[in-house]
Amino acid sequence: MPRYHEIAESLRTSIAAGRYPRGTSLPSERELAQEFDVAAGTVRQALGELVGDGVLASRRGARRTVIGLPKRTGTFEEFRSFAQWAWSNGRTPSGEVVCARWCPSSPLDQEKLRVEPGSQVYQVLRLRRLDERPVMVERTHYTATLGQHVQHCPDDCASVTSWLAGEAGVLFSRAEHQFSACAAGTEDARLLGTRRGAPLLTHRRTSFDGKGTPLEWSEDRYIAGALTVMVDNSSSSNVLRWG
Amino acid sequence: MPRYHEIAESLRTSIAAGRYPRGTSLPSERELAQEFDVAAGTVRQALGELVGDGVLASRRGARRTVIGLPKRTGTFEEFRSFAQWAWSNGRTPSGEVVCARWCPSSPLDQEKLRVEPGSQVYQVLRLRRLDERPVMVERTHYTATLGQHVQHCPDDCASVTSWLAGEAGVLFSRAEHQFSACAAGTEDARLLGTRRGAPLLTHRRTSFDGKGTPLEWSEDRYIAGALTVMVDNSSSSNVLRWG
DNA sequence: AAGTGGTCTAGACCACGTT
DNA sequence: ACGTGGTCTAGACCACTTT
Repeated sequence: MPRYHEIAESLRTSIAAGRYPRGTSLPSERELAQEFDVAAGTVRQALGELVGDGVLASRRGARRTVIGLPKRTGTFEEFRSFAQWAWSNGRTPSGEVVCARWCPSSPLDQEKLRVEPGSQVYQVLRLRRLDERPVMVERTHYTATLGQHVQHCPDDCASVTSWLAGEAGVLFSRAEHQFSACAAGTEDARLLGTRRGAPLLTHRRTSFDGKGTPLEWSEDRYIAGALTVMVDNSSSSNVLRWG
Repeated sequence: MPRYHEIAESLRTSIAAGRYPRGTSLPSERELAQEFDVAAGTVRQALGELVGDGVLASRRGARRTVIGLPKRTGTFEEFRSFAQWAWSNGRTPSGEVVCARWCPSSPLDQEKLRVEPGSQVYQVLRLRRLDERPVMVERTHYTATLGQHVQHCPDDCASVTSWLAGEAGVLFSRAEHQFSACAAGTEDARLLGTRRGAPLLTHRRTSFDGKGTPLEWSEDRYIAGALTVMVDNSSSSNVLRWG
């Protein structure tokens, strides 16, 4: 564990303990460097981490200001995978495949997955539950390569992500997300147990591997209130959480 | 403009021009330092900026990989202010105050704005339009100090943010956002011209000054499709845009 | 005027990937 | 074995805030 991270953690603890209350100033870089017995650059890197997490604000010429108690920031996988999000919130995810099939790629598939016209994609419609209650309908389109693996995934698999990692060594490293609202269609309403036209939060998602190649894209529709997307935003940081 | 930012911009341009195609590797830090005639640390800072913006991926031991074409990432103010978002998207924002009044602070106000029980807050209900079309209902609660200024703001003011900056020198520096979905209430439906129960995207927002003091909080309700929140997320970066 | 963070330099050693 | 990025050091000068 790098020294600068230890220092950042130590400062987080001090802030949580009330040594540096919200709104007050931290000691200067030079003072902290003495206190921790490291070079100024190392303290600087620690402070950079805290600024990036939205814990501190930084203005040239003035000491750094304490913004607030450190909040738990979600990991990349918690933000991408329904099951990992649920587990990390102390809920029990489950799911079932409603429908799965191979189709010729649509123009939208070709754009999102960067595949050739005429290639096949594997479409899966899943109903997702939290503690047995239906909360989300997921329509995912996989590239042919990934579909080969996914089609052998058990229908009641709670986490396709974990299954893919274990079975095929597939690791996601980046994702693009879009959030909007829509009205429940007939199929959505039937699966989720809402009336047709009920408000849903839509989550469109494209996931990529380490080299930036798209592996899947999906449209998820959540019952209103089941998912809240949270962003802490300043000119120097964007912290994401969801609950 | 710092040198490291110039270097980052230059690399962005090179990537856009196809000199470093998506999926390929960038030259090493040392090579780039020679090319730009700066110290390695300066190149490092430039590359850090690009990694933070999701343009590059970085793994120890391997050269940095080009993830994708540089995307325009929204500024903090574009993300916080309806008018600035609209303008930066080439749209014309307008707005009108439907109702404004002083009220005793509710428990929710006291929590969000960190004010004492018994203090007053200034509530404003606005209808917001894009190119004359109603798209959003905004219910904002201002602290007493800020309310003193806002109550003199013209009713048809397009950007309260700009007005506050010019008139009272108020600058926002951080904001917390929450997104979810809800059904249009009677008042929402009347103002937005939708049916009651129509799906809306809700945006709850609390804005802070440079010292972390809350200045206002708001609940904005958008017609479905009028606003899309976009997040590009990996373990090393969270890029936000909205359209 | 003094202090602070922002930028930049010029080195060093190490863990890890690539070959 | 070698090259690469990650970490760390020890300085320097400047723009800006605070007093």
